[in-house]
Amino acid sequence: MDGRFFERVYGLVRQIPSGQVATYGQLALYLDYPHGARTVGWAMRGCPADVPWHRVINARGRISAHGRPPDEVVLQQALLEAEGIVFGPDGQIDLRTYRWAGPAWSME
DNA sequence: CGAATGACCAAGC
DNA sequence: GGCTTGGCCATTC
Repeated sequence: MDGRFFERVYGLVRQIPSGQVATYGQLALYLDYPHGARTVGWAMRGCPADVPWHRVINARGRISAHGRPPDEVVLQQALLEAEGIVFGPDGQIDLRTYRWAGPAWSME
């Protein structure tokens, strides 16, 4: 795959520090794609082993379990919990607290 | 080039 | 509060 954007997405995801998470739409914005959230999510479909894909969640602070084996979803949650992220009763994360601020050039 | 897909997002019911 | 619809973008067939 010669996915150019994919690699950019992967590179950005790799920059996500431990204990923090980012949404697809957020990553898309950082990549200069305000509406390319789907493309980001699609890029994750190839989830390379060197990419902390578990730190990427949807805008609702929940793990994306769209037609995927529950094992992967459970694993993702376990990895996030291992990084200090606490899930709510509905398996939801408090984005206000764990939301990645983005790269250095991106400020709030 | 046209149609289909995909781990999304926001709005509507 | 959960399901459905439309839209957006890039990649693949």
